[in-house]
Amino acid sequence: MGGANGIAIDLSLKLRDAQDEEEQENEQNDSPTLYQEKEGASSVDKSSEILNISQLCELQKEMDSMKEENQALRKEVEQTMKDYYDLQMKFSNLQQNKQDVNNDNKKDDRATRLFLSLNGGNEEMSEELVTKCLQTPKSPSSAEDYVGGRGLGLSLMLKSSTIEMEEEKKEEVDMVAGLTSMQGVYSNNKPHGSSFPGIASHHVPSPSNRKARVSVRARCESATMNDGCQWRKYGQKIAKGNPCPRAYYRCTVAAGCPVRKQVQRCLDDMSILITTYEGTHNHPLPVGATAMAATASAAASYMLVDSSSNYYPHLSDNHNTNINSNSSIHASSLSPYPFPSYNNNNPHNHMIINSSSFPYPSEGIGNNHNFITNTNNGNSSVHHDPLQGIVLDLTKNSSLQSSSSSSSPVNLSWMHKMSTNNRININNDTNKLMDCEVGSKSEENNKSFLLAENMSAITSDPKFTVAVAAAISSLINKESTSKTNSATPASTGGTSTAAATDDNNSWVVLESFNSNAKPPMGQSSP
DNA sequence: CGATTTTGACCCGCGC
DNA sequence: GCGCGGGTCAAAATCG
Repeated sequence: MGGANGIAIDLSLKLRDAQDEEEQENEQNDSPTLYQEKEGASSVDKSSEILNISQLCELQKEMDSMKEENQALRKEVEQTMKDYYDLQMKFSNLQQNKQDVNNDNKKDDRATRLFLSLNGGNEEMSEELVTKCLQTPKSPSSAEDYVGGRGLGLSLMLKSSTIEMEEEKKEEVDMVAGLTSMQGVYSNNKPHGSSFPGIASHHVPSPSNRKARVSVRARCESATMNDGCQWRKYGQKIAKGNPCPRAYYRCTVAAGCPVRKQVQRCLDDMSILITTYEGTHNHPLPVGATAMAATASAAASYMLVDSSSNYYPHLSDNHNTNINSNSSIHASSLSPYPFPSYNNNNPHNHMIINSSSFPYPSEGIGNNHNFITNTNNGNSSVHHDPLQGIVLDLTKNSSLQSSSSSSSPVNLSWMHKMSTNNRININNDTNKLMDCEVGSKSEENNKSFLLAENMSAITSDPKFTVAVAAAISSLINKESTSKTNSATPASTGGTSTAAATDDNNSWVVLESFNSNAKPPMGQSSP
């Protein structure tokens, strides 16, 4: 994964610069002039000597500050690398466990679970949440208590474990990813709801042949979102409960590609486009679809991996934790080539992205279910829908975008971590610069607002959503990619992403805006 | 003229 | 068994 590497490269350059300066300092110390001064050359007058000494002190201070910065950067790099390798190890363990389970008994009631957690709080809490979820799959109250009062953070966690599956007889791999806000009111009314809010323990009561889905919710003016793949529309229907027609597309990148997607406007908010992907690509993804996965996954991984530190515990108090965005991802679980989904032994893999605070029982596109857009709470962005698989929803608007007075600070440890060096720039295609600056300790309110605002800006950026999904899919398919010596083209551009996960029926497709696309469906269709 | 979209018909699963 | 609704097919229409 290039995220840590890339950052390491940047930092190494900086370190090198610092070292160079240090060497220059030493050279200056060894310079003839100074040497002469040390020798007490009588030819140098006192004024120049004082000047040199003052300069020396100045340089010495500068050097010290550089050293300190150097150390901070080194720590940052080390921590990043450590997190990266930890994640790698976790993922490796997961894969190993999965293989073991497959080899040992394919029919037992066990399931290896991969948790991709975009959840709040620190890593320790996240792991505990997962553990608690796995151990006590039916203790929602404890779970709610457990997450109560925590601030929002983002973390990406891979965790594997083998658990007894009480309700399902099929072996499956659940990928649980959640953008969880820790203070929202969880009211998952699903009969097989998660044991606790942050982690979805409910299993998709889907038929064995149902393919995993990933849905992306996005504010999009165009009829469809450009995800880099080619699609042909093969049908349109008026689904019950939503006057907006539902369009059916199939992938035409390669003949016989079974991947389908459904596109429908959200009933509650016509500006929201709900795209649901289903199936597995049988072909290499176009450059445009893989570019972002290749480039952004690293950054997203880095951004998401480490949330172990809670830098702003005070921010979580008495505040809702919102992720604010104009955009939304509606991911679907699916696993396209070049990631060898067909190699997986678990035909019923599906992904579960759950939100601890998604306040309403969400419903999928299909099967007479409609998504409910939570524009009031705005706490969660990702949840799992039993019928849709992953639902990444960043459409929530918050007061931040209309007014700063009632902004809800967020506890984004990862952002703060990124901001350790005061500034992180996230650059996108439009050269939009988002600076994550952290103010002084005495400006906590401003800091909170800045963080929330920055979070809003980041999550509003389609690149962010793409990057998140790309990171997830990239992590998921790392092993698969290496095994197949993936020919995923390394690309520099790309406005959208399609990335893959594993297994027969799992994949992740990422989408971003396409302002040049056709008019929105249901509004002014051609 | 080939590719794509439109749209009514058809198929199939599910619930009653 | 029947009706409903989601999903797909395929011929016609449209587009570039």
